[in-house]
Amino acid sequence: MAGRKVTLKDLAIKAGLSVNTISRALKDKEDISPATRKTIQDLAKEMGYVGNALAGSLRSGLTKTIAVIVSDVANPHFGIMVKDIEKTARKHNYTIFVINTEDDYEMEERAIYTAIGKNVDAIIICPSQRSTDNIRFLQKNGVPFVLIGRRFREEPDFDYVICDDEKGGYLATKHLIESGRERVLFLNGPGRISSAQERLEGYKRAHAEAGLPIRDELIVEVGASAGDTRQVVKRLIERDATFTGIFAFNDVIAWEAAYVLQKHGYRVPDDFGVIGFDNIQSRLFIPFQLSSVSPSKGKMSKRAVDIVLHKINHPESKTRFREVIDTALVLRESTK
Amino acid sequence: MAGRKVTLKDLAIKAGLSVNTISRALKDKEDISPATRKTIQDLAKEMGYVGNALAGSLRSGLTKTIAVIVSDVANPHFGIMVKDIEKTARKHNYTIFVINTEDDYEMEERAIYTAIGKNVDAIIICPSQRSTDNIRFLQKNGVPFVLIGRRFREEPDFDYVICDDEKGGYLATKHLIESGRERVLFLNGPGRISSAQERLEGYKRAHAEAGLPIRDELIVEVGASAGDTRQVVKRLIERDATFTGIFAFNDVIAWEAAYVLQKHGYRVPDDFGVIGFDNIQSRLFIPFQLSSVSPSKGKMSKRAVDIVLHKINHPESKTRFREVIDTALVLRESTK
DNA sequence: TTGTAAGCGTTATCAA
DNA sequence: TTGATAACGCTTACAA
Repeated sequence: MAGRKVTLKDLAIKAGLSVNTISRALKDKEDISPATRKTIQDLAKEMGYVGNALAGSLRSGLTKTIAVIVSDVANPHFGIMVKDIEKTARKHNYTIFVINTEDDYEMEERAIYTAIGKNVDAIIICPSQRSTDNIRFLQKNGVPFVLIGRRFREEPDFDYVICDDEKGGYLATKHLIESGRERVLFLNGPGRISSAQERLEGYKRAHAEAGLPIRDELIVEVGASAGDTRQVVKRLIERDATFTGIFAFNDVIAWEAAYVLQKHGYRVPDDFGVIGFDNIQSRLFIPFQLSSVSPSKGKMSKRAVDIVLHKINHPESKTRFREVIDTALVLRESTK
Repeated sequence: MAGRKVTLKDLAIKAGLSVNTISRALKDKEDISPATRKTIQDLAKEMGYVGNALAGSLRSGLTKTIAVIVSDVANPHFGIMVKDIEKTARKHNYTIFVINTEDDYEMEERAIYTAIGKNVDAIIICPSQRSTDNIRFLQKNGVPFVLIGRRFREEPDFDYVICDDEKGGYLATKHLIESGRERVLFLNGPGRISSAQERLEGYKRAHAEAGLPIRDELIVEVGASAGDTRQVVKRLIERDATFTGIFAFNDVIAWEAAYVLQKHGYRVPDDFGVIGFDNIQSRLFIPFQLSSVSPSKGKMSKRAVDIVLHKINHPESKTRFREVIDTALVLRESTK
């Protein structure tokens, strides 16, 4: 029933031909007689032969594999991106490894190590940004890579695809202010992350433009892990919230904030206007109409794959990829 | 800057030793002088050596890799399971490939082919169930595998881990009926899928128990793809809905149904009680309190990994794994 | 303690 | 048109 994997050698013995002949017949090479070819291909199908890509990879040095290293595929934002990446990669006959880091530095290190060890042809990574060492190590190893969603501004050599975080932060904050919510709570992500920094810059620009002061107590960092936001928001609203607008680093945080507000009897948008980031709702129809900044996840994912493919196929190319994809604000009920 | 990958040979030349000595020194084998070992390990670190797992795999026949084949990682249900699987696998030093099939049969075939070609040690698959051929092919190839979330009841040889779908369907329907919603619309998944069949059985049992007739027009299949549900629900409510309860095959469909209801000015739970399946809310705090059947995603994922690991480590074992994990109904606002 | 040789399954090269 | 041989990077068995 369950058998060993069939190899070229097995076919060769069965067919009374050399391993080499079998190989070329299956690869549809020119110099093989049509009859032999047919015999061999039929035999291969009959015996359920599936080539051992590993062995081929060992020779060619290419595995047709891309590693995707993200903090958490369970976050729909990453789930969607991973799906898009996989889809694009598959079109080019690439398979993807998915490794979660939970934004932990050591796990990121191991992820990179594993990916290199498995000889992936390239790596698409959303870096934890606790330091540049991991990425530098990647670079030293000569594995083509591109950062997605985050960048190191002081490292011009690390290629990236991000969205316009500053603009996103600006648009969201501006809208909240203009809709009469002058005090905007910013539930931001960890400060070491470039997208958090840049969204904050946008938040500040919107305040400056409106002639409003920045209130430090309204800028709060929440951990990326689910559950953390609940504590923070609960604490804030329990001691008389002075804010009426909330801008969250991402949709998951925004949902969680709205969840707590609901639990406490507040209504969105009547009591609090809420805007998220990632626009997950573009792909998942959730019955909570959350306004959100759309980062063009699809475009980012596709570009990331295109970039690493370019690097794989043009190892000598010195082209630098620093791409900032436009963002837009999508308004829904949560800020009506 | 960017260099070629460092091999054992490179280290050997640099150190003036044989490849073999380098290999054993790095593996901390006994028969090597402490001094040599230290020199070599330092050198390896300095040169950024990362072993080529591929080459080793070719010899050992093991890749420390598991393929996870699901319909769609962008569905948080699968996103969460993939995350859990990855986490458990990582603990045992396994890396996972993720391949999406979009429940398409040909894509599933290619996914399996790819996985086998890449010599994965095992496969965890949520089968599209359009036929058994793909899985049979898997079996013929001798790759350890386990089905997750779906099963072939007529194929006792295909091991699986599923949740108690019948019970889930029963509990959900029963609750809707008992809370005064005697006409329950069942937005079911494709009928070829075992979980859809079994949830339907539960739906019927609840009706039988309550002495209510089954109305065929209240059992509707919706495609798994996002957007499909919208059309269906829209059509149904536009021509005077006779139902007041909705039980959906999964949370994504339930959300989408609630989304449409909201758009049409209906309220949940006042006008319609809604129950989903998957209990995504246990991991993602969404400000729409959806009642849902909890399938213990975490347990299922963990068991799936344990099972394939068992199969990898005990190739001769004849143990059959047919696991049905208990389900529970989690009540929230959507059925208050 | 270290080195040599063979082999994992495939493909590229060259010879027959 | 086909076959023999070497090579990819590593590990295992055995010899030095």
